[in-house]
Amino acid sequence: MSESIKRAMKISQLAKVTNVASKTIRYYEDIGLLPTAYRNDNGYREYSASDVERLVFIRRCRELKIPLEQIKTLIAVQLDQKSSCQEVDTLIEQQLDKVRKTIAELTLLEQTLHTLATSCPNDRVGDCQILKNLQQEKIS
Amino acid sequence: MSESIKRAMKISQLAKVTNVASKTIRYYEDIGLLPTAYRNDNGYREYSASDVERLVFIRRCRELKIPLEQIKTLIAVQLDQKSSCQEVDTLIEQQLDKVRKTIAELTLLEQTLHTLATSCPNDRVGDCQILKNLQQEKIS
DNA sequence: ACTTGACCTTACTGTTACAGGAAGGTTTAT
DNA sequence: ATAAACCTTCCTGTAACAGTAAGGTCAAGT
Repeated sequence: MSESIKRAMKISQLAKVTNVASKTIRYYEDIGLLPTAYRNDNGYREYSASDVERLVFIRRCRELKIPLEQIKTLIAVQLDQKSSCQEVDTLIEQQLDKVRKTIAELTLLEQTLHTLATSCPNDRVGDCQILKNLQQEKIS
Repeated sequence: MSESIKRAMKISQLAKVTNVASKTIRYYEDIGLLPTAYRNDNGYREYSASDVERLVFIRRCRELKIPLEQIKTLIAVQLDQKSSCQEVDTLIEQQLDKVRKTIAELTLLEQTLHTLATSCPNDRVGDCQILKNLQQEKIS
């Protein structure tokens, strides 16, 4: 009775231990990211330890901004013991590339916005250098 | 006759000179970012030089990732000659802040992904360190 | 006159990863 | 008995468009 091993828990329990909203858990089941949950007599979903593991895995992937579709792939690879983890490598590399590209883009953007933000010493809209700059094709 | 000043142009012309898709132009009109276009006899939209200016302004703002709702605000300020450009300043500053925060987040993400990407020397999924790491609450 | 191709129109669907809310059933505590 | 706190499904909304369908228009060529 004093055991902390939960053999079955309801959705809000799972939500709490994994830090994923109940709403999101149902959504993941809808799109097939989580297996169809077992239902008890009253129709409530019931979860076990393996669901916790799976969901923590998904949450970690989401923290890394890995799209749900790719998480599906990762789970499939994971379940297929005879597959190589080359696919996992590649996927993570691609994700890293994407993040780096986005950082590069945003860094340029930051420059432009900074230039823009410091370009207007005026007070009246008619003279606003920011607005004038935005009217040009490129910011000089 | 040899004047290059277009008094009227159709949507695909406007699209070409501003580098904004026709589809997008119609969408902007739908949501009230562009004024309701004048229609000629056959029901086609007709545009003039001021529409070009407006649309270039919007496109520049979008390049800076300013949300459409905020672009609406900028245009309103712009049209109200008695307003101060303080609001413009603030908006650009906020946008800059947002970009900087995103860069900071993505830089952390990059670190984590890099650590993860280089963590697995194995070939078989069963031993894959990446997958094991993703199963943990935090990556060590 | 007729057809072909390049335009134009509206309207509906799909994208991503959920969040909010309605309407109703169940369980638990007082 | 009743109220709080759960659970369920289903529908809508988000941001900023892109794709597609179904149909009208216009200019050029045969």
